[in-house]
Amino acid sequence: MDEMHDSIVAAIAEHRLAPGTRLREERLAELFQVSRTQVRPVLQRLEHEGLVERQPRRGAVVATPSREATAQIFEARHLVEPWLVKRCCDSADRSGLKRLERVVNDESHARAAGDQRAVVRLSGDFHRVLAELAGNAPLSRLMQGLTVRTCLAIVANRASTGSTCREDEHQQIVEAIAAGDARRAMKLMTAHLLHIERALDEPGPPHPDDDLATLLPRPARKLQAPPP
Amino acid sequence: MDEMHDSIVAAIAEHRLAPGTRLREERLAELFQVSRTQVRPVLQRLEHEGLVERQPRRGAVVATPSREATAQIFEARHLVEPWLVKRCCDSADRSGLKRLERVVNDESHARAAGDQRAVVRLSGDFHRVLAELAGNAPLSRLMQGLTVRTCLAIVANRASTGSTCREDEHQQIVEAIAAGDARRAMKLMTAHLLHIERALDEPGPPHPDDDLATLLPRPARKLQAPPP
DNA sequence: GCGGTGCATCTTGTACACAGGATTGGTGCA
DNA sequence: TGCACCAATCCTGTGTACAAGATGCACCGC
Repeated sequence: MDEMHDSIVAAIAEHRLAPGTRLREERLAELFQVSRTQVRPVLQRLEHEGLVERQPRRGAVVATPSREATAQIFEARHLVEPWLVKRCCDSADRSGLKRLERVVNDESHARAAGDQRAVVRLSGDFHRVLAELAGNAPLSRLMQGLTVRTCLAIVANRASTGSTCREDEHQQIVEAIAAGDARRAMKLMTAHLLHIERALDEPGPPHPDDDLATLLPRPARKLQAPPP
Repeated sequence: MDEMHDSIVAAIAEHRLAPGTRLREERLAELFQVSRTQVRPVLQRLEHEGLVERQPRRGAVVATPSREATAQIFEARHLVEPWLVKRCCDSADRSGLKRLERVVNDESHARAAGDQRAVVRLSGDFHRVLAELAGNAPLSRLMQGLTVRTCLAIVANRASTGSTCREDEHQQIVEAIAAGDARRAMKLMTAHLLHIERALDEPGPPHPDDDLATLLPRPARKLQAPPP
């Protein structure tokens, strides 16, 4: 059931599924019109990817990266991503660059249109496509997990999504890659990661719907979109 | 069933389970005295770790890393492991160093005793402990997979295990870490990886039991030790 | 003798039912 | 009024049974 997996990952990447949300097997089963049997491997996979946490007899919840875990995620990204852009500079083909440019373009349009969900998803896609283009499967897999977990860390830290993704940094990185300027591309990537990380440390302004209903303990949010 | 997982991983790390070996669910179930239900998540996890390959309706076999995959594994290790030793240099505590030294010692003893299985297992343990000491969970996880897959690559390439692990390289790396000499430790690690990788390209001398029976297609090897 | 087809067997995929632990709500007692 | 205990319910863990696909073998035709 790859469809279910991708659907849940996308929901996390778009900040629709918040950290701490319970994922009940039967609920997922009926949502995706399958039996519980098919749900369990998906949850196991998500657990392995660090996206959900499971406790025996207590079910699965969307992971809430601790401060420590978040630091480690960024530590790993600081090591891997500059290397990825360097690889892309060395071996980027036309079609790969085109893919990157399209993602950056879409992101820019989404930003202009105010579609925040698309922005965060495409922002992550940028890093995932980059990892794919570098042509190293183990590192690409690692990055797939790290980027989505970064989304969780952002939400868990209540950072304003606006402040976490600067307008044109992705654009600049793509340009550096296209120019074959590895040094500059790596520097830009390192700076970009630092900006994201720093934004995490300074929680953004309270969100518009930041009221008691969201702050107080309450029954776990359902998978469906919350009522308007 | 962590026990089953660790047992299979250990068997792969010690070159007891060869690439291509079929892992039938029912067989594993009876070996570990559990039902198939418990076997399936373990196989799924092993698949996710890149240690077994599964095809729909065709079951699981121990993975056989392709030349391409092997290159990517080493590429990733070349990026990550020097960073790991650097981290260890910066933040190594007494107990961590002790752990490393014990592994190296055990490895040396096993080598002296001619216990090849223990040598390859401990040789891998060295890298895994190193990754753990660096204190980064995502990278440690990655290395856990990469080291065991390296074992598979060695067997798949029929490299002589003797030539893949030089006597005292681990020892020297530990000494450099103990001395806090990050530069030297990183250099040693890079050289060490190059040596392993190079040994892979030059297949070792034919193994003693390297006869038709092992070379020709035949029924998949059973999990139990082959009859003497 | 060789190749192809059909059958038997084996193995995985899936559903379902039941058991056991966890949580929640209610009730009774201090 | 507050706390503790108990019961009902919910949810996950696990085994088992059945279905469906793949493999291997044998038989038949050319």
